[in-house]
Amino acid sequence: MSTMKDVAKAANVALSTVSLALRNDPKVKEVTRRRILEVARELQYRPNGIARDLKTRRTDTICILLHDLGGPFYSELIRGVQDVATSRGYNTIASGSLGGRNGSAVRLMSEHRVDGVIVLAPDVDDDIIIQSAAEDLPVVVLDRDLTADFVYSVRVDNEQGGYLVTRHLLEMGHQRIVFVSGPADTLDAELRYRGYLKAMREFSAPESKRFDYNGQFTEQGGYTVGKVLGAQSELPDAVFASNDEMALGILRAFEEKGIRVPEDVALAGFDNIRIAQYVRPPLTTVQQPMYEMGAVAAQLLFQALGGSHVLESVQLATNLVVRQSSQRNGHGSTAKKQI
Amino acid sequence: MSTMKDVAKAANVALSTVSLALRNDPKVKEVTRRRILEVARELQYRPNGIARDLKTRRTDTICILLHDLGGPFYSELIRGVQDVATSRGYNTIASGSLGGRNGSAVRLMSEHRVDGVIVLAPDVDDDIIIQSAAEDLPVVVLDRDLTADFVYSVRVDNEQGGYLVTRHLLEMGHQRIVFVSGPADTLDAELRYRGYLKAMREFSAPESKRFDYNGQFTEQGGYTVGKVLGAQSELPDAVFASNDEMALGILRAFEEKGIRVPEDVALAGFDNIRIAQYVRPPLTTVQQPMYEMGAVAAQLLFQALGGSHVLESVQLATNLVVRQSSQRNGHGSTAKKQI
DNA sequence: TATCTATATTGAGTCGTTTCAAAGCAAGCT
DNA sequence: AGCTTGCTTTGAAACGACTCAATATAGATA
Repeated sequence: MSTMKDVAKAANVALSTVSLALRNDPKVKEVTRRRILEVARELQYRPNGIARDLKTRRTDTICILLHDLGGPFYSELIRGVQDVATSRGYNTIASGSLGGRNGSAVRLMSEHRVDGVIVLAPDVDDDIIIQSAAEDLPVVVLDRDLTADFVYSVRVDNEQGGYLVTRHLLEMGHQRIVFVSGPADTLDAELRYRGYLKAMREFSAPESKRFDYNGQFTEQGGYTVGKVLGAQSELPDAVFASNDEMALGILRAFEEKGIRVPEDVALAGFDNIRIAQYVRPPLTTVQQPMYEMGAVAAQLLFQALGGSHVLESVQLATNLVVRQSSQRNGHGSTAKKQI
Repeated sequence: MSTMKDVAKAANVALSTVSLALRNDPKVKEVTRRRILEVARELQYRPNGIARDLKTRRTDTICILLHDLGGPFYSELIRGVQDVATSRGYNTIASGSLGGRNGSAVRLMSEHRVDGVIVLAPDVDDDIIIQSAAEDLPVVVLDRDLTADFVYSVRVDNEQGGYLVTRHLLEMGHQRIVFVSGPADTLDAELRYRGYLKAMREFSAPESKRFDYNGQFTEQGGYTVGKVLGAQSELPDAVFASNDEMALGILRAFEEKGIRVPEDVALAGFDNIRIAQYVRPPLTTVQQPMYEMGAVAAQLLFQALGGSHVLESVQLATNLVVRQSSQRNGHGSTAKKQI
């Protein structure tokens, strides 16, 4: 692997001249530059980015830290981040958060391998984030309740979302609505529950019931819940699952049991994952502004990098997406918004 | 930001001692090490990974280059890569391929910021790959027909997959089967088509028809195709879409037109994306061994990194996944394999 | 001719680590 | 006292680029 030194030697110029020439500095005479470039090509010279990063003390790269690199849910979010980063001449890389204290997360965040980080990985400890964040490494956390120096947060108004869904179900004439929560301590689910309660109270709904399922926030978890609900003597009017994955599982369990949605029970989820529109019946849910979330996160990050004053936290609104699963009578949709 | 130098000064030892101590080298006396660690903690010392990488000439990181960081399809693949990489003590980062010659791709590949690359991004030019690959930067390409030094390839047997689906459709009694291809020059689709032809000939099927849709390989593209097919005077017995996304679109178009699947036309796709099992009717398709693909790719990469002899290319088999959309009579599934 | 300018080029230092030969040092032995 | 031996610690040289003050060159001006 040839270095600038090799090029310099071969071109009979000083190392520093090569450096200047390669970056098209006008101080270098045209003819010299051409010769240097020529030699560089011959020697198959490739700049060593690491050396550059070390010297310049910046990487022009931001990192988005995900729990699971493959999660389909993040697609739009990443696009939002990427678009903003690209427009600023930065690169975006993504990394999984697995590995705890000596995983990639720490490696990238605390070892200066990136200029900024956007964290969307519930499994990364607050500690690690607080410790890593610094003046030269701003961190934006998504969907997390955390305030610390150099940490900024972007959140979705989960409470509002929960409220929207519940109100919609109530307006559809459903009275007894069960809220299915996810794993015990998820803040998101808790907020969605609060929104649910608010709507229930507002409409003086007869009873509000919460179904705590302390397993996974997944389709499988939802399936278990659906089984239990379906086995009870009396079905509620509607079920509001705290995320779409669970709603999917519930739907499957109901289907197996011959319970019709929405004729026998209405069903709604949260997140508006892509499958929600393909499943039968299509699922009423709440759309999170994923792209916007990513874009806003990236913007905060760059403001912080630029040293300007940055909002500590931003909260984004959600959108109700009405589909068939929540209809009263089961036919047609009187969708407010179809996505 | 404090450095080793600062720590050394504060702890009254040489720089090199700090270096050794921090890496738990047994050469350093226990008491000294403890003191150094203590000081390091007080000064909030964080190692600078970039400096380390420069000196050690390795990053212990591999990169997986995707066209679109958010593509849901890659989930399992990435997991496969990650599992292998982690077990070898390597980190995995992902990057989007946008930006062409001065995008992240080049940055990471050619500037030594990673030790190896796995490329699953059709939009990255062969040139760039060939130029970047080197003894110290092996590259594994997925689903791409490319041979060059230090480039290894992992492919899925698309022809076999196409053959499996078509044979299945034929066995189900369907005779006139239309193959819907994607964008003109996609090698994958071409191979799937070859498999289709092979099966058609083998069964002496009356006619083989190819529907070339030169738009996108997407749901929207499929929808257009479905519209056209549905408008024709006579429907074929079955439609084999070269990927699931298109199949989804076709299904939607058929549904709008009142064409029943599979009663009026059978339908099959390719890829087994997650939605395929949720859509109605559930879609018969071909499962690509994504996890395995990722794992194999990573293994090749590490063999190359280890300097051992490496297979130039590996081809993996596919699995037929039979669901309702291809059934003859429309009820129940006599699934060979249900996933 | 001597002096000044503007333009090109250079050399040495720096970024924060790792590495390794060499030096210190205390204890054990002749 | 002198000499090994084994354990600790050290200093200096990398790694490959960027930076900047200083020098060299040539042309212009006095």
